[in-house]
Amino acid sequence: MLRTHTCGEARASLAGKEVTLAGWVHTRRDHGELTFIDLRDRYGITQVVAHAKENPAAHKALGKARNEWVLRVRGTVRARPEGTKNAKLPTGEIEVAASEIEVLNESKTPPFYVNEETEVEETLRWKYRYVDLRRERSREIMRLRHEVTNFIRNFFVERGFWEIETTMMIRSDPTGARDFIVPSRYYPGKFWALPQSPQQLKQLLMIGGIDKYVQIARIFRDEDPRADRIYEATQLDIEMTFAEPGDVMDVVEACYTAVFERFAKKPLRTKPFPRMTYEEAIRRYGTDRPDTRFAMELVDLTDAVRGTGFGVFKDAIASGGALRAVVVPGRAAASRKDVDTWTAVAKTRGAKGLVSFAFVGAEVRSPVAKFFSADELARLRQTSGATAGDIVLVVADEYRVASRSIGEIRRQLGQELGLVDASAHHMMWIHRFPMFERTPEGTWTFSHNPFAGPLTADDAKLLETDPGKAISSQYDLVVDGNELGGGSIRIFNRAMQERALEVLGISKDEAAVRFGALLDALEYGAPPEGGIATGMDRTVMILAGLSNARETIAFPKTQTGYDPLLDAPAPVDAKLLEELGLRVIAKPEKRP
RNA sequence: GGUCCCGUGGUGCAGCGGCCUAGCAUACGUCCCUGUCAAGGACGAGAUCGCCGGUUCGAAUCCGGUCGGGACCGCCA
Repeated sequence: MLRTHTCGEARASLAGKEVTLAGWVHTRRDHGELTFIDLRDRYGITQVVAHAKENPAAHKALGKARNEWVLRVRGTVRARPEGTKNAKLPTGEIEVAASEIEVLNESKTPPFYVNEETEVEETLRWKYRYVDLRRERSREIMRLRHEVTNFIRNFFVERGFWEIETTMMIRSDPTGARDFIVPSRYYPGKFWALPQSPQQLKQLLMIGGIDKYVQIARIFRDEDPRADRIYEATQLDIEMTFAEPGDVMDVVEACYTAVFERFAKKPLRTKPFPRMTYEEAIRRYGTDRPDTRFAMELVDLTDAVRGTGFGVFKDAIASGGALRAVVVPGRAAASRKDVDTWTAVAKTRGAKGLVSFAFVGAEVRSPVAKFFSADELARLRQTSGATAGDIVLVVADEYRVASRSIGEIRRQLGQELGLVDASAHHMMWIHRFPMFERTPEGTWTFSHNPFAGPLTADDAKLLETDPGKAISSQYDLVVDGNELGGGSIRIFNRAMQERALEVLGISKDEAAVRFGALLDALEYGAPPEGGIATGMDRTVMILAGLSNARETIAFPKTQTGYDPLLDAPAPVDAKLLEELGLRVIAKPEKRP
């Protein structure tokens, strides 16, 4: 090695020893005849000093050096003179008196500060990510991610899970997200797809008798990225043979409890994780990933105003819908604009509108107050639990639409009004999901994935008779209102799998083409098995208290998938296209 | 596909019809300086305000378009 020690390990105990350090110039303080530099590497910062009279050559070299130059420094560790120690640095007791400076490399002036925590525009950071990674904040996120990943991998390996890498080039399937595809040279016009998850492969591993599998797997989804969603994500993927839902939940809960207790900045307030049914989550919070760090639970006003003459409510109730509401404390004075904003939020979740009732003293203020009797208004107030100064927001619609709309308003207001207890993490399980949900078009879609099995034998029977009532074995892991992941016990019987796909509108013949390998495998002694996948990017993001998953990966892309560092995507050589049997018909986007 | 926000020396911000010959901090360059640690001091260089067009006597500032970035909706089994 070009060094004997790192820049983070020199201590008073090394005083008098000669050391050689290598690193980057973090800052330089030039006093004329006396020059200091802070030399930085991954491990820390060490002050290097040179005096013109004691060591003219080293002093001259330090005077010439600039930020981010790469230096190799030979010198003697010595205690700093009394009164000049720096309590802010772990190495602040000592300094290295340089005897020899070797410039390993110079650096242009960096495009942004390495030694300051200023916000810098992301595109610039990603373009110069190799400079950005030298910044303490970025480095510590990388360290956290490394440690969390390593911890989780060891956790499962120690419990008998085998880490197995699955292929990254699989068969494309129109179910789910848009695939990233890879053209094939031997089969022109045919493509592999990058996996959206190793779901079918891990099931095949279980059928193969692997018993317990774990993989920190890359997954790819070509859908518009968001703050917490990236193109190429990493998931913790596990699968266990002969497992029941509780077995998977127990081992994952043990893992995540340990991870949060070891790596989170805030205490985990929920131990053991509460297990809440999907039905209860929707009823109390209007979402299947509730943020339980604050109350303000939803209320149901359907019965309170049953029989009302007010058209909107009357029609909703008559068609089997519900009145779902939330009491916003102390916001009776909310402006028309506030209500409009809340209405817009409700509409993003499918509501057709929103009705408000503000309670000012004994008075009720509402744009629709005239449609209600005093009795009805009193019942509405009593049922909601609103007190003077509160405003009640109501959505009347099909039960789930109304619940989700109000739930989203609750979520946003919880943050805006500072109701959220941000001093702790709340982790929980949501389970007993319905196997299928109605699409707006009236057909069925699956709530987890098409391979999730029914929870009980009775639910299996419902698959044949009344699929909408069948409860799935699915369980979702939720933290602070974020979905971290989900899993299920899988269907392990061909006929049942075919039936489940049929409910989704996929015929036997079509299923045989799209899921042939899995369906065939189910006929060769497939065992009951199940597992889970959780998002590693989101896990690290939450542990680090970040609002953006791009920060957690080494080389991020922009919202349009552009990679400013590698300038990708990029055109490919015409010869390669020819070999692959491809012709480009779209004009490539021009980039500056 | 849609909605909203942003784009001003290297970086981060201010300026939002004339007072801008574009301000501040920091970085950068030269010089001074023996104990600093965000060192200090002096001097200096550096931007036609993302781009195109329009309104106006006059545009960084107003309007339209466009490009780029971000947040969100759709989408994400």
